[in-house]
Amino acid sequence: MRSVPTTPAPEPAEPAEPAPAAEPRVPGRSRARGEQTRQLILDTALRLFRERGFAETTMRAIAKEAGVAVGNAYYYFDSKEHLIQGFYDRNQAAHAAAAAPLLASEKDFAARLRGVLHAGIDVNAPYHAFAATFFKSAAEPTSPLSPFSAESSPAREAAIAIFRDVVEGSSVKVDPELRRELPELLWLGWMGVVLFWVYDRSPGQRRTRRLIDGAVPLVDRLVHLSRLRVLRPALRQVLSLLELVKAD
Amino acid sequence: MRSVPTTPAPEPAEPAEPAPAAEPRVPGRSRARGEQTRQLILDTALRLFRERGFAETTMRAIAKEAGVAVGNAYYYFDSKEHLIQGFYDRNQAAHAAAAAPLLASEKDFAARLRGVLHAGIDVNAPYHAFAATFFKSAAEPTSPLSPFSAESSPAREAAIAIFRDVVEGSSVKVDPELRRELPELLWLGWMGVVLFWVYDRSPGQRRTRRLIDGAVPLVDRLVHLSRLRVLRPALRQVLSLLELVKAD
DNA sequence: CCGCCTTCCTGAACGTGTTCAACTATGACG
DNA sequence: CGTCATAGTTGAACACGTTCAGGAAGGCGG
Repeated sequence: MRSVPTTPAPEPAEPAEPAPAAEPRVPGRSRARGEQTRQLILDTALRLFRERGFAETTMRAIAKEAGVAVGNAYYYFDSKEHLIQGFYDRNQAAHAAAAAPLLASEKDFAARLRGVLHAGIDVNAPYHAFAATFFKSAAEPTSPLSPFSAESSPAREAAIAIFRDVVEGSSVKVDPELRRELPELLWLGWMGVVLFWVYDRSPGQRRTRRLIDGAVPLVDRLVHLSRLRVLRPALRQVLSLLELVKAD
Repeated sequence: MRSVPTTPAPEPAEPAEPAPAAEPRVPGRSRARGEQTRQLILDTALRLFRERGFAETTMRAIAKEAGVAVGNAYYYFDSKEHLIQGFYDRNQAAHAAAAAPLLASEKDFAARLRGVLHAGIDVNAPYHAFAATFFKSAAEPTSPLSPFSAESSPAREAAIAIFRDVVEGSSVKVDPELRRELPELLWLGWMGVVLFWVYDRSPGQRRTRRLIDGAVPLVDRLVHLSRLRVLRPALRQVLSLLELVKAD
């Protein structure tokens, strides 16, 4: 033990930390005492998921490895599946970061799209085995992990923003009405690629790479064709169907 | 009594059953003694799934309701999720049956497709709440319940057969190469509709109905456009991408 | 120093899906 | 009828995710 036990030390008793810096220090919720524990649990969980797989990692193992009680994990995370949301957010940020350099330099639409898609697969590649299992959770419509859920809304918006950048930062000429819908459509296509990737059991997931390389020129061609007069009605039909289906 | 007890009776000794009729009677696996139990368990399970939901129905409840031990259910079904395969098969057959009358009379491609899609939703409608949960299982790529798995291959082939009928029984004129691939493509589209339906929380799943009504004319138009010269290269591109992606 | 509140943390206990060694029924063979 | 193998059946036991009543920690007002 250190210092006097009889008097309340006037200093906040910060032992030897390198200054907590810009911590807002909310009255009710004081400093990030537990935030550290939260991160510890999350880090441990994601590491074990990667090492052993999702189903094979028990909550007891996570708690033991992190040096806390099993109930403590449930103080910070509602369920085992909620631990995945952390993975989700991290990879979303990593995807944006990985795509940034290309989006800053390249101007060609197809090249931008292709780069973003491959970057997304690159970022997720280490987690392919794990993703297949966790996808099970994300697929349930009622789950907060669903990419369409309200809880995922921030992550979804961030993802769509990448594709908005793909479109708006490019020199491509598109039908203006399509241009407005394109980012969301591309994101939906990206979800399809992810779905394919999750199911892709080929070595190194090369089928997914092929799919991207084959689909991008196709999308590029279709986007260019969108200004063709013969296809006007068909395009209108597609767009109005989108509206119809999104409503309610 | 009749005949000598010391000699093996020449007749096979069939007590008092009302003639088992055309039962093949395989040597190793004799009559369907346990097949009855199997059906009892499956019926009970599906009923409880419908009444209470999938997650809320415990294996113990199924066993108790069926009047058997819990272990007995596992003698016939590898897991709780495997009970779903039964649901899967039954609805597949119901879909084919529901679509049959229309496919026998209607000749117009769009009408045939539309009818088949709506029939599929009709058949599955009573199970919408339950399907959302069970979809979680089907989504896992490694699961035998996945529509792409080897175990689901018979059901998948049967489903594709419906769409082959849609194409071949219609008077539509299509690019011959596309015509060959069309059934599988339509099945894939149907999987997409099901995916949408599972996520559809609108009252009566009317958004799914709208999607079908909107998408069918679109597909019809695209199929007709497939013979247009300007679109030949694009079509070739789509088809070769399909080949590329299906390989390995 | 003393209560007192909130945040943080604990581990036993509950209900679940699943397994398994043991038991019973059934029919085939001599 | 006796014997034996196989199909069918049992329920206790296991490991898991999750819950919960309660305890510790750390500040805050007196």
